[in-house]
Amino acid sequence: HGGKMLLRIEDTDRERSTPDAIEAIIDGLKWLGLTWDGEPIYQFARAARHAEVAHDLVAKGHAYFCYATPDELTEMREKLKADGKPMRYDGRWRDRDPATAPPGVKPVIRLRAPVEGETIVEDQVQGKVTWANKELDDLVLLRSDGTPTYMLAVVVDDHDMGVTHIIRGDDHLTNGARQTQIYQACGWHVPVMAHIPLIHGPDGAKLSKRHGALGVEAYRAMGYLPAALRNYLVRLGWSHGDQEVFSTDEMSQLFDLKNVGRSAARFDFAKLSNLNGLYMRQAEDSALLAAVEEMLPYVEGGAVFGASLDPAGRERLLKMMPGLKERAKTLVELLDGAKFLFAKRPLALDEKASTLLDGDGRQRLADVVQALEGVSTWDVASTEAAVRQLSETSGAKLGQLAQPLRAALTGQATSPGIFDVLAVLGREESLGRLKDQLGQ
RNA sequence: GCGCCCUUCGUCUAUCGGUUAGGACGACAGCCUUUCACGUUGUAAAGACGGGUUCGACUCCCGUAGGGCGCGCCA
Repeated sequence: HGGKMLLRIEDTDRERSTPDAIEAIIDGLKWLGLTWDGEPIYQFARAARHAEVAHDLVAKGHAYFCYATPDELTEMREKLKADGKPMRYDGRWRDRDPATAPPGVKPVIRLRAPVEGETIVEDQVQGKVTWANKELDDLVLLRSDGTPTYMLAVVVDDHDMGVTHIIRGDDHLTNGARQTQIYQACGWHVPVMAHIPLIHGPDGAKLSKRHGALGVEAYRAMGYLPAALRNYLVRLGWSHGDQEVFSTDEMSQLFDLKNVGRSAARFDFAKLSNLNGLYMRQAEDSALLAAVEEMLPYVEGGAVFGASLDPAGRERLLKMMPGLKERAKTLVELLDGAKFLFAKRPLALDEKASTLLDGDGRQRLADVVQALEGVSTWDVASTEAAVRQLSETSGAKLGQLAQPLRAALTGQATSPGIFDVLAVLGREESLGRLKDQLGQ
């Protein structure tokens, strides 16, 4: 809608809202590249204003003091549940004279919600959704300690901040109705609402920590690029014809509520990885290097590289990047594929690499070393020419020469193009690694 | 239990009553090839079920089943 995005930290629950939790949210948004306008607003700082509105509603008869204790309410709910009745506050203080209040109990303030008629949310995604008012009970606006509940604080702040569009998960749809009642009690204009579908875990159940899908920082640690994650996420519940790939500018331009669906989506790591691979292949080598270095501290186990790369390692990684990036779907995979660049001589071979250097392979490697030693200019073209010539003169297929070479050079059976590897490693290191395996 | 919402290939989705139901990921097969990838070509794969309305329904209506969300002095 070309509007502003404001960031508000809803910290009215003083126990749960810790500095760490807030920092995680802000870091996560920044990393993801979802930036907001102006400074974050901390909701609890506005508690006095919220209390003022609550008391004003009491004065106008739209709210009332309720002296029921938490224990009393728990008992009430258990009884309602046991009787198979709807679990709603029964309004026991709605029309009772506060003069009859038990001594020593601090009251909460509850909304005097309408009991007849209906409350309607004209939702931009869900359509017109209607509740019979008798289904909605009198929610708490102000706690007994005088602090506001989320329900009150959100309405007051949205109103005071001039919020025009409320776009949130559809787990808030019922809250949309309850908040509409608060707006009406206050005599305020109700903002446009849009309740978008939720994202479920791969198994179809609600996305939760138990299903391995955590906060944004987890995706960072798994080696996903912010641009890829944004692209993946925007296509969950929203579409633009058959288009799958969107730049950030493009999605800002094209996104619309009209094309948001109403059913929940399952999170599919395979598709995220595919998109991430796409973005990695398109990325500048230097940008990828920067992304890898930025991710290093967040990777599990701190990786084998420590928290940072030394200048020489950084240079090798950068040179190898073209061959590395098209073989990885995440930065973690990329790093894994780059391990051989940082390995110390003599290299340890994995099982497949060992097999490649058995018998014939070992002999061919010796031939290859001899051919390479004759190369004067150590680059991709010259080393490749030397090995290809050897292939022709010896009758060995290129693969029969390249695979032992790869095994000795990288310790693995798979790697980027082997002549690229030779070039990046350089003459001295390459020949050293090869001779290590020949026992020379 | 009560209320609200949802239901097209395994997954994300297109379809504004008339299509051989399209695309993407994944899977499988071929090609390319020094490995693995990348790239490329192709194949399999869907309207939950039952009733209506209509000349005609994936599309509109009702019901059933399944799933989700909500029902806190949490947000």
